[in-house]
Amino acid sequence: MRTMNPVHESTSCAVAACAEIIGAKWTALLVHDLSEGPRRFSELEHSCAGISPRTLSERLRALEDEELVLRRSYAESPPRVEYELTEKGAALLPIIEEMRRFGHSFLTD
Amino acid sequence: MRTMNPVHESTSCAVAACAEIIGAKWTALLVHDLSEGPRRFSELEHSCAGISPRTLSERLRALEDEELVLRRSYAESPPRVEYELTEKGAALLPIIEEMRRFGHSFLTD
DNA sequence: CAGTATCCTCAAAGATACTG
DNA sequence: CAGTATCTTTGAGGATACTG
Repeated sequence: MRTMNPVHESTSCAVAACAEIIGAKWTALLVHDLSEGPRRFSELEHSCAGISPRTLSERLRALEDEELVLRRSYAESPPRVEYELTEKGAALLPIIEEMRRFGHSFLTD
Repeated sequence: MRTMNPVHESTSCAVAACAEIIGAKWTALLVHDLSEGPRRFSELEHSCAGISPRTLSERLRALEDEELVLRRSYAESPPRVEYELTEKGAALLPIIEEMRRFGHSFLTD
């Protein structure tokens, strides 16, 4: 019988925790977009074709709360806000890259 | 202005396609479990503590339909069924591994 | 531009009971 | 054991209109 050891337990936790973050709709795409540099709200709105402002806002705030994304606001007129990945957030990129790799071969096979 | 070129377009598609698969609840965990070898329905039910049989069944069938998991049924009594990753499914493992890595440091920081 | 405020829908997933 | 059948719920996310 396979016993449930602590190592396996924490491994599952780690995978589950990450899944909760990356699993939310649009998040992987968003992180991928931000990997190319700082982006404005409207730019993200366009690259994630179909996302509603409500959802985009919510997703960005969640990433901000988790300190994966930094919101930079400039006091200009018209207002300019830019979002960028933090170092912590950039740690997600190897996952995105593997997802891209998998997705590509999944779609082309 | 950043133009939307075909390369970026297909890249987004690839990430999105993968996100759709791996983003479903329990799926990442399931694939992770199956990476350790063939597993029976009841084993998966236990390692994914909290999953309902309805959901587990649905998730396995989806993975089967995508040819990421193979269902092997043995004509015994009591009936025995085992699920295992296909080669195509094993291609998801680098993602899971990166997720585990990220999740671990995310949780311990 | 960068969001918020509201309202609404629908599908994902849980709970539970049952069966070949 | 390995599921299916039902029923129900919740909340994620869409649509739209509005604002500092």
